[in-house]
Amino acid sequence: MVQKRAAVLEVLRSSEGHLQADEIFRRVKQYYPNMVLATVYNNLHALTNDGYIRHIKTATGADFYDKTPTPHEHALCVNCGKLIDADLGDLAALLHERADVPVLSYDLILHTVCPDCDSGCNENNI
Amino acid sequence: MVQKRAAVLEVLRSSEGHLQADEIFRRVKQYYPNMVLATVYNNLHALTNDGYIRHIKTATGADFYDKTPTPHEHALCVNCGKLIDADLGDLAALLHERADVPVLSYDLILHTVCPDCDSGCNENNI
DNA sequence: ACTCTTTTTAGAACAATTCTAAAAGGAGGC
DNA sequence: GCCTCCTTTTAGAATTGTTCTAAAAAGAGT
Repeated sequence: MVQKRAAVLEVLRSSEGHLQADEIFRRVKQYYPNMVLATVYNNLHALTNDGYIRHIKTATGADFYDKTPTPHEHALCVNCGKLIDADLGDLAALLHERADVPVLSYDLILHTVCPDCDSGCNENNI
Repeated sequence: MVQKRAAVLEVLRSSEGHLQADEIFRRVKQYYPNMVLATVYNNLHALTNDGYIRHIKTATGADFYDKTPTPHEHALCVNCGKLIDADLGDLAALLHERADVPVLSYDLILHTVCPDCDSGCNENNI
């Protein structure tokens, strides 16, 4: 494992777990100031391919990277834009079972109000 | 309802049901050659707001518009890129029930091989 | 040291969508 | 028939996150 790839992985692992490429870039840049965004993308793709992390595409075009590669669902906070984990049990099995088409995989993003925003919801008039 | 808006809706209604903006543009342009893509987007937004159609965002950035506004799920064919309807029963209820976060709404796209591609799958070495 | 492959860089390119400001169109009142 | 107001349309630029390209740099193995 190459230095900068390791740095990208380390930044992600030491984070809350769901970062966007530009945020990872910002953080890795503190250790490697001459780092470039393309390198972050290169390494994120490589790490995703190798199964170290997971790439979560959202419909808004702002993709997230997840330090936890094992399958689980996600929810996007409509207030703060943060991506959090969501527990839906073994949804994959259920989708396979119920769907009237073969399910190779799926993209699911719930829209929610995260606990942080919910507790402070008066501030933002939700 | 204004002429061009009606034309956009009519093109969508007379289609298989899941078109992308540029395809709608191409089709409407046959009747209104001076039509512009921005107008298609304007009208698609208006029609979506008014509940005539549904806007389906995909993670690939290629959004679809659905002539059927009532809730149902979708599957994207990994071979031909077509979006088809998928029946999963009342998934919304299930997600609300199972999720450990409040579910305001959700984006779900299954990945599948559509019947057309499945029947001709040898041609494309799937 | 030499070669081969991988990684990194810099910056351009991309693609779908959105924005902006101006022009055109249409409806209703007078 | 004209005026005013509001909506729709146009043209084209801007946006945004991501991907591509070609060249430079770095590493590994011999």
